[in-house]
Amino acid sequence: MAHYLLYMASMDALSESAEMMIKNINELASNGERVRTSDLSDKTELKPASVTEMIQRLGEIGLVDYEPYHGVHLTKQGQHVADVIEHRFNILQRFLTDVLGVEKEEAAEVACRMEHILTRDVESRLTNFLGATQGKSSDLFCHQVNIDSESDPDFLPLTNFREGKTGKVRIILEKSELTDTLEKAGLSPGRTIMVKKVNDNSYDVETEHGSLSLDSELASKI
Amino acid sequence: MAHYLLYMASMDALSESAEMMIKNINELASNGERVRTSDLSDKTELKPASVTEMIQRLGEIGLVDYEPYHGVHLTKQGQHVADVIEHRFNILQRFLTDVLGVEKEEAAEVACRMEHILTRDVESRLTNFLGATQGKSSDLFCHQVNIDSESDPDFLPLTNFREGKTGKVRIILEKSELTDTLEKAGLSPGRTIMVKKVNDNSYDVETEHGSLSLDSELASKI
DNA sequence: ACCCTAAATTAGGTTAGCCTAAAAAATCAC
DNA sequence: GTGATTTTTTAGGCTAACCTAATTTAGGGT
Repeated sequence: MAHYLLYMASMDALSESAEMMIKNINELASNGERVRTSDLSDKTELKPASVTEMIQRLGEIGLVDYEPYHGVHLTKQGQHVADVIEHRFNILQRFLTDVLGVEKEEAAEVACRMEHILTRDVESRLTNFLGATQGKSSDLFCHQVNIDSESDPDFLPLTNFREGKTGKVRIILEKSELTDTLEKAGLSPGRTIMVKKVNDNSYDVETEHGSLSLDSELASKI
Repeated sequence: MAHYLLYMASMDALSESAEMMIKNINELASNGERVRTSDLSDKTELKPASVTEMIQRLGEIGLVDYEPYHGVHLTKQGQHVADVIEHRFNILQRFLTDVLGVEKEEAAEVACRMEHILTRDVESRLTNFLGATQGKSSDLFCHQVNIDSESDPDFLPLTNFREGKTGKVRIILEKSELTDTLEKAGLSPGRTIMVKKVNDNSYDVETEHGSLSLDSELASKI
């Protein structure tokens, strides 16, 4: 019966708090020594009493070896959890920074929350995706302009603009050689432009520097 | 003072539970009528008493218009929250299914948890990414190996291994010329290797045939 | 109009995860 | 080795988010 309960306990999905504690124990245990309550308290920004409470619970379900007044270290089981979480964090952060171009700090925060949600399947697919994406592309998306919180209005491709309409360039989805050309003509993120004339297949656009004409394929990416 | 408290309350980040309730209210309110407690109870799989408790709280912070015994509907504020969540869910699910190839049901579950975590910035970048990805790629990733649910043990990049640790090579994510080189050194799928030394940016690895040193970028693919 | 049923709310209980303050144990200084 | 200091734990409290059981309300049938 005791065995059964133990088994059940280890089956339970861990809470985000519990997983975070394990992650932090792992990070502080780099030297192989037992991790002290106060260090965990500092790192997690929890009060020492809360740390004690959590590591006791983790001890009961066999994820850490806890000895009162003498810190903890991860058991084999706990180490496995830590490894999984670390891997999930790494791929999430890598996806966010390398593919989406998110700032490292924000990426870390978001990844740190999402790491507890990823399923095994999604994890492995994402890992694979990152492997496949390596090197190529992934800077296509880095012209990304930071959206200024709340109130972000319409955000449309140039092809949706009518004659006489003006707007700010938010993002250009095109390879770098072209982007350079466009940039010289005053067409880059943050610039204000005005659509002068719309023909069937060309858009005449007035920029801060002058005017130019784009074909519709290109225009749809702006 | 009352105004101040109201402001504070609406500033608070909503809990996952609260956001889920708003989402469900929105989904049940398609016809424009007020949503009844029992319908929410069915949909959320919470007991009616718990639903009442939550919608009262949402009423207090102005996200729903709640009249005891007569259901709720979203306020303008609440509708905005619902819209944001719905959008986040949609892009997450789309990313998971279309880009990663996750099964629709699992994608929905994961997206439903992650929607509460996404920041505005990540949301907009992901939206953009999905827009940019339209049509092309998406078969790049179909070499995908299907992980056989639960019971598959550790499966981690080499970068997650500590000194002295050993493991079996599962998959190498690198172009073929390099893979050949690695293969000659005893590094190929199925082989057992041991990590000898970890420096800042290099991993010394002992294989069945000898030893070699990898840079961290490469190591992360193993 | 009145009762009866179904729906909703209130009352009161539980647990996880935090907290503060008090007590206990370990460690350090000499 | 002993007392002072620091660290850790225990004790006791709080809130969000759930629950069950009891009560209240709304609305339909006659």
